[in-house]
Amino acid sequence: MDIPAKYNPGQVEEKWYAYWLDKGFFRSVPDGRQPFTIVIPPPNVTGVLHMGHMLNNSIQDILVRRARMLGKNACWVPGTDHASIATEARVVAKLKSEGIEKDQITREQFLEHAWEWKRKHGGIILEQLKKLGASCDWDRTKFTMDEDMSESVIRVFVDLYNKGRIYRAVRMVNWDPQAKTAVSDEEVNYREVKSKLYYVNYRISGGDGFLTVATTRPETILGDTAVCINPRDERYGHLKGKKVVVPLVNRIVPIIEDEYVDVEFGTGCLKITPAHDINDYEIGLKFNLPVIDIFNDDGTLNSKAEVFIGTGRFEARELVVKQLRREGLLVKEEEYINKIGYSERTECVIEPRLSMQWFLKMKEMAVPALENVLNGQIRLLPVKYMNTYRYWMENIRDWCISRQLWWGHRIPAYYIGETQDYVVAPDLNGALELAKEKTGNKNLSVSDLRQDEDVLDTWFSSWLWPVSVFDGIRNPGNTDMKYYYPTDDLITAPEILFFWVARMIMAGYEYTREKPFKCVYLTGIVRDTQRRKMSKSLGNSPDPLELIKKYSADGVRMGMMLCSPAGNDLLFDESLPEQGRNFTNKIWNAFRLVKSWQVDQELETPEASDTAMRWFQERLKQGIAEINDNFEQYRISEALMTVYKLFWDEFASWYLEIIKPGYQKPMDRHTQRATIDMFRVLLKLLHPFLPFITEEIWQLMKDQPSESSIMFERMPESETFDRDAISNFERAREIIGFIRNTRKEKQIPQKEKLELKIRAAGYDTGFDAVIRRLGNLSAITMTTGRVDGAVSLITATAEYYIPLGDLHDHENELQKLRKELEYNRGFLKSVMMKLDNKQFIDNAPDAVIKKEQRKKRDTEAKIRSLEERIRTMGKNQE
RNA sequence: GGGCGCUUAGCUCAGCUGGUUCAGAGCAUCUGCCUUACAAGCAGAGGGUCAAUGGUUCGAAUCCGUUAGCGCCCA
Repeated sequence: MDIPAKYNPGQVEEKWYAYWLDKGFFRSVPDGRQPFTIVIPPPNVTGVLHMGHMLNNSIQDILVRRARMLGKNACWVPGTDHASIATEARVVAKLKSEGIEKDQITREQFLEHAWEWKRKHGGIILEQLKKLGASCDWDRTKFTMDEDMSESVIRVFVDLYNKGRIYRAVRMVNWDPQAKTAVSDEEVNYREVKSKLYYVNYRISGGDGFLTVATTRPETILGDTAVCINPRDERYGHLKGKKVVVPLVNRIVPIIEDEYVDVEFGTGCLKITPAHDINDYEIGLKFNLPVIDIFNDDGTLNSKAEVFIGTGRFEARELVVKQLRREGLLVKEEEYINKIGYSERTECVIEPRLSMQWFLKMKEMAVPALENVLNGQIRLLPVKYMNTYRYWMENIRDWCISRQLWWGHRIPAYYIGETQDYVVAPDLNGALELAKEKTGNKNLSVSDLRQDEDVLDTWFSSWLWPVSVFDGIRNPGNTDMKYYYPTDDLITAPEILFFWVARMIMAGYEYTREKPFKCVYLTGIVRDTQRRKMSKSLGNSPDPLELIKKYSADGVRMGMMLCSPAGNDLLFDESLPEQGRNFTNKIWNAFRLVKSWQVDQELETPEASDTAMRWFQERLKQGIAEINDNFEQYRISEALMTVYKLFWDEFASWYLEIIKPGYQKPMDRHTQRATIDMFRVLLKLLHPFLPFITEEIWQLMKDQPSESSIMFERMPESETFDRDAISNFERAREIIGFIRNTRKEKQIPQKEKLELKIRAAGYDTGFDAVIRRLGNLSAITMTTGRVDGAVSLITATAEYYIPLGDLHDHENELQKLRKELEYNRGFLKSVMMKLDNKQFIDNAPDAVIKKEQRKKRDTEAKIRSLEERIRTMGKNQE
């Protein structure tokens, strides 16, 4: 078989993914094995794969594949969420491009378009995940608006309503005037913006003089219903109890006093607009002020504003300022930097606004959700997030669950006739029964009922995700629920710890009396090398599919994992997947080497190979133990680094170099077998990270064709290993390093054979064959006398010499030895300082003292050898 | 303004309950090599007052106090 020198992943990856799918290898059904379950954080159905998904899903796939290889029944449930605001915005935009306005069509027509859009574009992101190698059970793919999923959401709403947890209330909400809906606090991004602070004069009613108020939003003057001063502020003492005239609209409003006002800020005098500022609203409640809402849904002024009716907020601001200036009421303008909220979905400036919304009481549900994280029932990784989590949960506020949109789960509340009186039921018929009961009017019909126009917040469906994907809301205790739930790990971004993770925990305990998952692994955020978040508008996000094309899925997966310890931001640049690709190429070439060997059945195993095998077997065990330990602590990138070094540095650079036969020479049967076995173990360790190349090589290595996959092989388990075998090999490495350095320094080509002389008592010859091979030595000989014309390596237990003949530089060698001696004397001094210190001897643990004593002995021995060597070299000179 | 966290090599990070020659890893850099598995490579090398400062201790990157800078959450 002809195997190319460069690994070509394109075809390989496509081939094996198709094979896995075809064989149904990702499918999971309950059986006698231990389950391992992950539910995917459902990506937004409008979305395409971005770097965050790549990271997140790489981690999930690594955990799932590893679990599968640990013999567990691994189930990774994929799916998408319906993303009310984002999807609706997309569909509205699409319709607009076709000349259709949303308000010209009915809700039903709009939803038809939306579903059509979903059918067409909704699966893109899941298809992209397949390119990454995601081993999801695709038969279980869910969408938050699937019929069963929707039914679960509605049931939960009705249930919570019946429990008295859901209520309607007027609240100040974050209004997105573009999407024309309320958004949650978490969906508002605050950014510092240069704006202006306007100083405006309000005439004092029934008298002379003015009161100057500072505001960043002069247009809201039209909704002012008071002016507020601090009662301790002496400047305004004379104004207590008076009234002022609101500019432009000439409304007469009271001057009120409240500690809330910051005396230092602006003029120390605050205008109060209860309808358009959350703090003003609170003050309004306290002082019983009227509320004048001057805006329409879309942020234009309504008739209550009295002037500039119909103009937008920002235009109105300019008009108001102009008018104030004209009337001489504008005292001055100052540059001012303040924080302004923007909608995460539409990037539109958020307008605080009073509106009637549906709320869910959170206090009760927060109790078990907090308790079970604090007591470790649910692990949060990294643990630093526990603080944040606790803070949130202890200060939790009710959740505004209604959204003024069409795409989503419509709130199952039905108003009776033209009243605001309503009933809540899963469907219209149920509602009718309740309505009849409630009103006592047996003649009511479905036409007397109007369903609430709003839909539920998307999170109100995704908070059920780990339960509802197994149909646990509608059929509690069904087979899947019993088997897969609670799920094992949840992998997600810290940004949504509160509005998704915390809520899933609440829903989990509410509806299953159980945690939804055992461990939450919070990934970092993918940023560019300048620490900027990757975003479309910045254009700093690479296209993941292009990356895969360029560096292979394996390479990209590895690149994502390489430097992303949990919770730390990942500064992405293309050198990472490149490193991943280089590694796959290394694996490929190691395979090519092993594959190329011709086996000679008669050949005996060379001593060097035998030694190397015994060493690497132990080294492999050590690596396995480290990797397993890393996984237990969810140190996934460290596990990868461990296997990376194990393969590259230990296996390829050392082991293979020792055992590989000379050019076109055959290999003995035993070494070849053992090497392939060890290679296979390495492939298994690598498979969760690099599923494609490991499968390819695994299959190419098979003796006989069979319909299997490396993904079902058992992951090697930790076992005890021989530490001495490993540390002895380190000594051999040290000697080889000495030989290589000597060659380099003296420019002696590798092909030229050298001789090694050793002076030592009780020298272990176990690695001589290896040293001879890698050092290209003609001989290793023991000596008791002095060696002339040689460079030396002097250790505590032995002296190594390489005779150099003419190449030997006597002075240079002597200088090196003196330097070495000096260093060791200094080192001995520092050790002696400890050992001579009575308090150290009295206080330090025995083990530490013993170590210091050992250091002393070793260093003394080394110093003796060095001194002797220097002395004899000196004589030689004479 | 309040709370939490971070600061270790040029970059990204390990370093658990103080004690192995403890100052590490990967990448990057530099030097020498196209040595028939691999230049997507091989063999080597350099690089850090562990943010600053004071303390506890026989002993501090590690524990405590203060300061500075940065980040996150909340107001």
